[in-house]
Amino acid sequence: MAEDAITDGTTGGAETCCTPPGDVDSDAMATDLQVLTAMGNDTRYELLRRISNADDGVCVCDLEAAVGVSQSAVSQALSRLYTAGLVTRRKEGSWRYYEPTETTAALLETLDELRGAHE
Amino acid sequence: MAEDAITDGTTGGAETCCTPPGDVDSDAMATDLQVLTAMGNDTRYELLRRISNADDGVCVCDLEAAVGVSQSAVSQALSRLYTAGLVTRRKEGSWRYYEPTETTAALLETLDELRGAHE
DNA sequence: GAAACATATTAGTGCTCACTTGTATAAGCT
DNA sequence: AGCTTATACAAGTGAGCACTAATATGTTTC
Repeated sequence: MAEDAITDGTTGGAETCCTPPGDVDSDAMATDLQVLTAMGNDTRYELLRRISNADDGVCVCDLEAAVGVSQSAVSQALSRLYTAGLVTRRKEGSWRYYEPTETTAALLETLDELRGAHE
Repeated sequence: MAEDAITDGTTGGAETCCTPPGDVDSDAMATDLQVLTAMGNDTRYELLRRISNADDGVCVCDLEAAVGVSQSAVSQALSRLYTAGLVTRRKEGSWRYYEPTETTAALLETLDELRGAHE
């Protein structure tokens, strides 16, 4: 069922209003959606911003106080960000430090540019 | 292009495990979240991709068949994308043509680059 | 080993959201 | 005028999600 639009496109006489669009790469879609849905949430977005603003990696204990949800919620949010490839985490003693990945940096920068330079 | 980087009002004598992060610009956060949540959905993402792939603007009638949800759902999705500033729409006769905005183009391009860049 | 701290995991729950169905508006066609 | 097509809007509903609370795991210090 890869090829479509063969059935009645030419002979049926049904005039289409515009060019039918091509398919979407489903692998890319899955990857992008994981990133977008991970970022597209108040708590996780703010965590990402705070992690990105700090130069040296942020631990959960600080983030917890900042975003106003429970420790458990912060942990879950960070876990999700990690799974989506938006943060790295390193363990140091009993603390865990989170740092932004290139994906996070690039997307936040793009968003910043778009906000700053609207036409 | 230095960021605002509001200094937090932490009155600290307490020892923390790392540097406390600064605050997040809530205006920027609201704007970015509207964009991210609008893109972060299967149907809307695919609509955006299809709209972006077409050179000349796409009308709802074609999109409807492509994404596999009802006409009403497509209309609602496009409305949301429009509200979020991700597409423009122009009316031509009884059809409506949607085209990507700069925001959409920039974000999809960033996502493409990120996917292609790492191993 | 026990207690205190730091983070993760599990279970349960209210709320949001994306969909479907039905209806409304508006433009072409006969 | 009616009929058909193209899109939008409104109401209702099921599923997923983000939270809290409780518990578990791991680390440091006594």
